[in-house]
Amino acid sequence: MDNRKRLVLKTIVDHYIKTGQPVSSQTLLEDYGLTVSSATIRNDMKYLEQKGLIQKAYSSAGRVPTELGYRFFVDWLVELSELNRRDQHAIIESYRFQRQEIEELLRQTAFLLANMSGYAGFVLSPRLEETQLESIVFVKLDVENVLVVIVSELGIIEHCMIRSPLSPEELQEIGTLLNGRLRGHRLDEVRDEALRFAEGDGWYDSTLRNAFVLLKETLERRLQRRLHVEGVFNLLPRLLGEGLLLEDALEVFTLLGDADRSSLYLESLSSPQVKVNIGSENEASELHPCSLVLMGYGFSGVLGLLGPVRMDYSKAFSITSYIGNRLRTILTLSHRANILTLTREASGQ
Amino acid sequence: MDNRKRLVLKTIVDHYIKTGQPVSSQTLLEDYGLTVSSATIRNDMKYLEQKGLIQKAYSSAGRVPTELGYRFFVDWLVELSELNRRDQHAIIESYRFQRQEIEELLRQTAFLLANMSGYAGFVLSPRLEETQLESIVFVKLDVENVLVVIVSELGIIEHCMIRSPLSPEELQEIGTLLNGRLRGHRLDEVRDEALRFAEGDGWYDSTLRNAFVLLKETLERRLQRRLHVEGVFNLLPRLLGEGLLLEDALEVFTLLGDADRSSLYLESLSSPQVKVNIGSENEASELHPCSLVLMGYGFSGVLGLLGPVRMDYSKAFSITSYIGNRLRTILTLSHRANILTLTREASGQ
DNA sequence: ATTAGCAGTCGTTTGTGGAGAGTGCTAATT
DNA sequence: AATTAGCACTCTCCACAAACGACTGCTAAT
Repeated sequence: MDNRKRLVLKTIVDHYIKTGQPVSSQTLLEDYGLTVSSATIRNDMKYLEQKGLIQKAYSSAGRVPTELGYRFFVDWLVELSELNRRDQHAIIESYRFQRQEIEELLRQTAFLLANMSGYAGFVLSPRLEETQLESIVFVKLDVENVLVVIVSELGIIEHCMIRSPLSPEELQEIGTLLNGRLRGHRLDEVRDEALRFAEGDGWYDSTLRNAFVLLKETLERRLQRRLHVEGVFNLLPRLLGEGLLLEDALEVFTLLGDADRSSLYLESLSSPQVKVNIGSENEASELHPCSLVLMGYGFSGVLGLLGPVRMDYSKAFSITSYIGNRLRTILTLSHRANILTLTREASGQ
Repeated sequence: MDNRKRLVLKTIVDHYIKTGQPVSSQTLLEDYGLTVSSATIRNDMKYLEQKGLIQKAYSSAGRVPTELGYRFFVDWLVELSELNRRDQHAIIESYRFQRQEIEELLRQTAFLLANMSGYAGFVLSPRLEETQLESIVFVKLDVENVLVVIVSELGIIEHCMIRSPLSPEELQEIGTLLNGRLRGHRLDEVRDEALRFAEGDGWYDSTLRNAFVLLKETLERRLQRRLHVEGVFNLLPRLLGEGLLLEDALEVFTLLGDADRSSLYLESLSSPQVKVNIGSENEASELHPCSLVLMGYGFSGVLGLLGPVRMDYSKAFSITSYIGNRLRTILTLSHRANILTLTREASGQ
């Protein structure tokens, strides 16, 4: 394919992404100053159509990119650029007052993705089962209630309440024992270990056994991956604007609401680089009217954007990439911080 | 207004709620077996129209209730009934595995409301500032992060991460001091007290003052009311089905997303009984295409349903009422309901 | 290889004419 | 005085047709 044909394709995609209107040879000439006649462009268009890169809705309509056309565009023609400074700054700013809680951090990241892009943003939480236990803390609240706090490598916490008559000293002892035994283990191992403790006989009184059951349950619940989605009301009008039926658009959101299914799917696409799935390249048939721009941010976590197939891929790439790297940095830093902490607080409860 | 006219109005509203089609005198006769002629019904309809209770879209169209008509219907004509046993059972079942965190409980309640009704369900969290402090716990997690756990009268655990260089020993000391001093006070008093201490000079050393600042910050953050909304994708197609523009429908969701504004509005409607706001009875203009069915469930919390004006008010009442009372019971039954539940769960399995 | 010119295609818009649903009115009936 | 039958009237909805216009593909010339 010669350069002019590539340029014609690129211009068609650019223009269609911008306006949503089928592109005619005339428009191409007028708006983009090509130095050939409209007839020549029409010939090129015919060639591109034969190659399956563009198509027309009917015989005398302007051209529209096919999914293959978008794919070619994304792979060879799109101009990648860094996110502009203002947006970069806004993102950094919005992370400034970030609290340490990871789910809150992820939720906010999804929010950022959505707001910066105008599409839907999502963040699939990291696989916590792959992270290591930092410590388990028992805190006596009053005569009968004990608070259990679980801290992972990522600084993530989970807590639950149990009733136990054990004294603070006994609790401390148990805490030391558990921490000595489980610290540094993967959280899924910790969960299994908790189950084993709960089922082992003779070692502990029934109250404590209950505590282990509870610990196991809490971990089990917490290890489920969570999918944070924001900006669905950005995406909806765009999908409807593409001529999608409301019914089918809602299917998209139903899928997003099914965290189990979506997680599994997104997980399979994880990669450190920004990737894109265009339309029916998505396995999930509900997503055929959509494109997915995503990247892994570490710890098997995935984030990205969900937009219509007619999506500003260039912008989507730069936003996803910038925010993804930002989040990766934040998580990695807290990771390091916690490892440092570990050595200094060996005696802590 | 004589009985037949009331019956005509009730039947029109019933039928319109069910079908969404304008109701003709013919239909009324055929489907509901009135014992008078269609001409008589037409006369009654004309009377009702003059009273502003029904209207027609154009001169030869069937009748449709006006908002005033719905209001009359709701106040005088609607048949109230208990929620059917199956739904009652489903609701009780779904609360069985309720978790310890109140926000989770509220979220699930909103979910229930939405799913049972087919509309959008919402739960505005209680005014925690009106509940009493049970205890405050500080747990040092690593060099800079401190977990603050606040246990209120409701047995609710609120947790929050803050940053502080204080040592575990200092934290423990401060915790003991604070608990002795503030336990039993309302949470807003606790917050104010904390602020006063933090700003007072000379009395305390900087460590203690820091603690008060931390406490105030945590409380301030946690006392913000939260609005849980579920089932927006139930509501959306219904609103569009009523002929609402997508744009205006999205306005509704934008309002719901603005927790501050919605909370304030919903709060003002709080009452122990089920109430309804029909269409433009809602102050918020975004909600003019919607009806709001709501009730207070205690502690100044509010929950309810948001549906189109053409809403099954009878069903909405029974669902809201049942779930609202259920939640009230759960929250007030014992002030440590959640702990008890978890313990039972843990030992039961 | 490119271009001008033109015929042909097809969606969009606009207009028209029933068919049908439902009302309001009038005069007759109970 | 309330109710009813009958009928004229109103307005929407649908189908069909005609005019319009945007854009292409093809052909012949450059």
